[in-house]
Amino acid sequence: MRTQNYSRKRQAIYELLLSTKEHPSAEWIYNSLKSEYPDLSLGTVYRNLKLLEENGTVKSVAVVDGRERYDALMSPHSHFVCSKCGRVIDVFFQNEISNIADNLRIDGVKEINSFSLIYYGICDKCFFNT
Amino acid sequence: MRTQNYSRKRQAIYELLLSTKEHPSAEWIYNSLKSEYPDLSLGTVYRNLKLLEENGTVKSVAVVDGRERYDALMSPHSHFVCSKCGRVIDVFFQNEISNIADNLRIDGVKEINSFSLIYYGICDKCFFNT
DNA sequence: AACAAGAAAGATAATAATTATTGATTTCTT
DNA sequence: AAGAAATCAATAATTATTATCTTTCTTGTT
Repeated sequence: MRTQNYSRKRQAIYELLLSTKEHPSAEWIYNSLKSEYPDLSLGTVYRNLKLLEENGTVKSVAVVDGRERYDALMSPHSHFVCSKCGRVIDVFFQNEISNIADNLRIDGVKEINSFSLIYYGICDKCFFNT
Repeated sequence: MRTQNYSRKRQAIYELLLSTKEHPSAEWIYNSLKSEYPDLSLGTVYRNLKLLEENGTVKSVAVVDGRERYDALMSPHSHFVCSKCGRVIDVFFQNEISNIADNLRIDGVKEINSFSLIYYGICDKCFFNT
């Protein structure tokens, strides 16, 4: 039985994810932690994000411009993605959809375990910065 | 002023997409058409999928295992993705969610133009093939 | 039917995000 | 403190997708 050892870098990655609403990409995390952990490598960020995701500690909530975006907020919620700047914003309105999903019967589908709802549009900042 | 010329390959790609419920990837399309069009190249498939998507003729409906999956069925609907085999299945139940999206106000969001709802779970085939 | 201009094609090289590998270092267990 | 196990950084490898470049089609016009 393999346990997971403690890792200072992993904790830093997780705490950064917890503390921000940026829904950052691996590279954003890497750049943000680089000053405090100069010997951090991008591979470590990728590896630990994957680990944390498998753990169920964090979630990949969207792929924006080909980059996976992560969130440590695990309470069920959706996301808005700005089509211009790629910003990801939390949307705390999902109960209705959860109810729908729970009662949904789809031909060819045995069970629904989760769903991902992403709204697309224009955020305030992009709208006023034309 | 640039017009779009007729292209036999592009038509074949589009018709294949129209005729199938596979929600295929670029490579699937490439392999499917290879026998009828031996000189087809993968780049052409990618190029035309992008063109058709910009046209509004087809849509990318999901990314499964890192591969973009396309659909020529443009009526508003959602999709189910099997977490085991990656199969993509149409879900024709979206009116309620559309209504919700239309009346949603999100802090920091100016306008919502579209949304993508993807259900995840296990399909019939994978469930019975354990 | 031939022609010319622009679009599309195939082939190949190039990108870019992510994953795997490896040898050195850190953390855990005892 | 010592051996075992996990992590780390650096680097190489993968993989999906995009760009480039030359040739081949399409199409409107003589």
